[in-house]
Amino acid sequence: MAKRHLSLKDLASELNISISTVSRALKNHPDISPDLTRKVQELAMVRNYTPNPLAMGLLRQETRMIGVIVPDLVTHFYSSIISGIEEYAKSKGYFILLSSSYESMEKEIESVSNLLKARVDGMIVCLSKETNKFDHFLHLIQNEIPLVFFDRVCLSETVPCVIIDNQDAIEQIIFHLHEQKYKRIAFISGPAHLNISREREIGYLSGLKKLGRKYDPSLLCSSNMLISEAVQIITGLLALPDPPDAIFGINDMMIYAVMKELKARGIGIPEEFGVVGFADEFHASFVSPQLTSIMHPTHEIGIKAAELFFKKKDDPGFAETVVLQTQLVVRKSSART
Amino acid sequence: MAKRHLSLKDLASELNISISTVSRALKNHPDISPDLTRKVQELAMVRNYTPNPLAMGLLRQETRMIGVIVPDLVTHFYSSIISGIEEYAKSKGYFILLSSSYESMEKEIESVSNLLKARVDGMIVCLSKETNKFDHFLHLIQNEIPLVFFDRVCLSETVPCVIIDNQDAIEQIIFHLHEQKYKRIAFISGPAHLNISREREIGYLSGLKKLGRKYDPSLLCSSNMLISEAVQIITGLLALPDPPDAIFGINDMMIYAVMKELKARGIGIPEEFGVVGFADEFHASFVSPQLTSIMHPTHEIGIKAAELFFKKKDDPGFAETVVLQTQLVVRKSSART
DNA sequence: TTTGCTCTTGCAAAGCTTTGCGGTAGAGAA
DNA sequence: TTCTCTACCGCAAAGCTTTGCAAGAGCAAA
Repeated sequence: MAKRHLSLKDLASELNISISTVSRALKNHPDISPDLTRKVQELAMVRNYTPNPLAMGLLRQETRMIGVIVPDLVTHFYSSIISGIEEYAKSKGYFILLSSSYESMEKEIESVSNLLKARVDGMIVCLSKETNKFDHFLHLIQNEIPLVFFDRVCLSETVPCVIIDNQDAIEQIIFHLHEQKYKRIAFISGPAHLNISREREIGYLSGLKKLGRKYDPSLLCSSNMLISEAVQIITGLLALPDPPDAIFGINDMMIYAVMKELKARGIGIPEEFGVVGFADEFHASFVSPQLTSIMHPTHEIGIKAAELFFKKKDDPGFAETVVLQTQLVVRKSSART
Repeated sequence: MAKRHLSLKDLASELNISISTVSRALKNHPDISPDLTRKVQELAMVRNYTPNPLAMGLLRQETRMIGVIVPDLVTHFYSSIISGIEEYAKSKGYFILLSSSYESMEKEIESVSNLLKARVDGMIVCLSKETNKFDHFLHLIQNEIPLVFFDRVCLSETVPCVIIDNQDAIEQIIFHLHEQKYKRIAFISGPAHLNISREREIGYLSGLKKLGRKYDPSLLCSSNMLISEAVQIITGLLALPDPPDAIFGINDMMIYAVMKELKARGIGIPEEFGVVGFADEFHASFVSPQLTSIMHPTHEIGIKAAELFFKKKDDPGFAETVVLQTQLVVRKSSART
C-alpha cells in the first residue's frame, strides 16, 4: 500500500498556516505577502508537492483523461496513431486511457461504458469492424461528451472525423497498376457497413472508369478482413475462367497472406502477378518482394484526431471532417517495368 | 463541456431522502428497508448511475490506475505485452495509463514523474535502452509504490520482475545453428548495461562452450540497437579475414536490416549465411526467406507482470523474479538441411 | 480616541462517496 | 400512560483543492 501523498494540509500544518494560504501562495496570489509566498513555495519544492488530480477533478468536473478505443493494440497502424494522440495529449497535460474493442461491437460498447465509468473527459475512437449500430455513441453525443472518430467513422454530421482520402488512394493504386500493364485488377475489400470499404470501392470504380476500363464485379471481393478469407478469396480468384493478374487489399494483413499463397503456388511477383498493400509502412519493405503500399500518415492522423478533440471540447457544435492525403510507395511487388 | 454526471445527491433529492440512505441502499445495507432499497436501486438503474471514481479515489486513496512505461508503443513486442497487461488489469477493474520513454532515460524519468502526478497506484516498466541509473525507481520503492519490471529489468532484489530465460534462448539458437553446420556464428548484442545484453552474451558463451566450440570475440558485437549500426556491423563482419556464416541479433529490427544488406550483396540465405531473429512472431513468417526466430510469450509476459503487480501491492516485501521460457521456431532463414 | 483603510490570512462551501454514530417513530411491555 | 426496544434513516467528517467572503491587525486621518 503506497504512503499517502503530500497534501496542502501537510504543508500548511508544517508552516502553521491555513490551507487556503498555502494554496494561494503556490499560485502567487497577490493577497499573500511576498515573504510567506516564498517560504511556502520553497517548502513545496523540497517536499516535491504536486496537487492531487482527484481533488482537482472533483472540483473542476474533469479528469484530463481521454479515452481511446481501437480495434486492436498490436497493429502498427493503430499503435502509431495512438502514439500521435498520446504525444499531443501529453503536450496539453492530458492522459490517455486505452481500450481495445478487439474488432467486436460488443466489446466496443463495453469499452465506451467502462471509459464513461472512469469519467474520461471524452473519447477518440476507431470503430470495430463489426460496428453497424451507433447507440453507444449517440448516448455520448446527447450528453455532450466530446467524441472524435478516425479512419473508420460514422455520424460525421455531428462528430469530428479524421479520415484519409480513400477514393484517391485507391485511384493511385489503380493508375499505377494500369501503368504497369496489369490487365485485370482485383480488390479484397472489407465489410460493406464500414466507410473505408465503401469509399475504397468507390475509388475502385472511379479509378477504372477514369481509365476507361471495364468493371468486373467478380474481381471486387468483400471480406470480414480475416486472414483465412484472404487465402480463400485468392484461391477463388485464381480459379476464375479469366483470373486477375494484380490485386490489392483493404489492409496489409490480407495482402501478406495473399503473397504467401501466391509464392506457395509458384506464381511470380511482380512478373505474373502484381501486388499492392495498404499501410504498414514499416514491414512492407522487409517482405520479399518488397511490397508496394499506400502510406498512411499515421502519426499525423493521431495528432489531428487529438487536435479535433480539443476543438470539440471547446465548441460542442464543431463537427469538421479532416481528410488527409496518402502516398503510394512503389516497390518491387508491382514494378515489372 | 460535458454535462455533470449523475451523483448520489441527484438520486437522493429525486426520492426526497438523504444521500447516505441512497449509498446504503445501493449496497444492500440491512439498515435500509427492503422497500426503499428496491426503489433506490430501480432509480439508479434507469438513471444509469455509476459511482464517481474521483470521489472514491479521494476516499480510498487509490485511483485504480496502473502506469505502464515502455520504450516504444509501436513495436509488436511491446504492444502485445501491453495488451496482456490491459487484459488482466481490466479483469481486476483497473485501468492502464500508458507512457512511452522513446528509449530515452530522460523521458523515462519524466514519465515516472508524470504518472506520479497522476497518482497511479503503481507502475509496470520496461527500461529504456539508455537507462543506467535508477534513482527515479528508488524513489518509488522508498515510497512503497508498487513497481514491476519486465524484460529489461534492474533492482530485482526489491522489485518483482518478469524476464525470459535469455541464456537458454540463445543456447537454443546456438545449438540449432550448430546442427545446421554453420561454422562461425556472430551475435549483434545490445548495450552492456542492459540485463538482456548481459544474459544473452552469457548464453552465447555457454552455448559455444557446451558444444566445445571456440569463442571468437570479433563475432560478438555490441550495439545501441540502431538499424544503421546493423548495416555497419554486418559490413564489418563480412570484411573480416575469417567472416561468420551465420548471425543472430538482440531483436528483429537489427536482423531485418542485416537480411536486407545480405540480399543486396547477393549472399544466399540460408545456403551461404544463416540468419536467426528474436521475437516478432507475426512478421517473421512474412519476410523472405521466412525468419527463424525466438518466440517471446508476449501475452503471457503482460499477464504475469500484471499478476505480480497485484501481489506486490498486497505485499510490499514481495520481490519474485519470474522467468518464462521461450521457443525457437525454425523457418527457412536458417534451415539448409 | 475613534473611524476607516489597507494588507494578510482564515473560514467554509462545493465537488462526491463512505461510514460511525446519533436520532426518531412506532410497537410492545410494564 | 410511560418506558424500552427495534427498525430506519440522517448528520457529519474525512479525503483534497479552490475561492468568495469575513475577519483580524496595523496604521493614518479626523
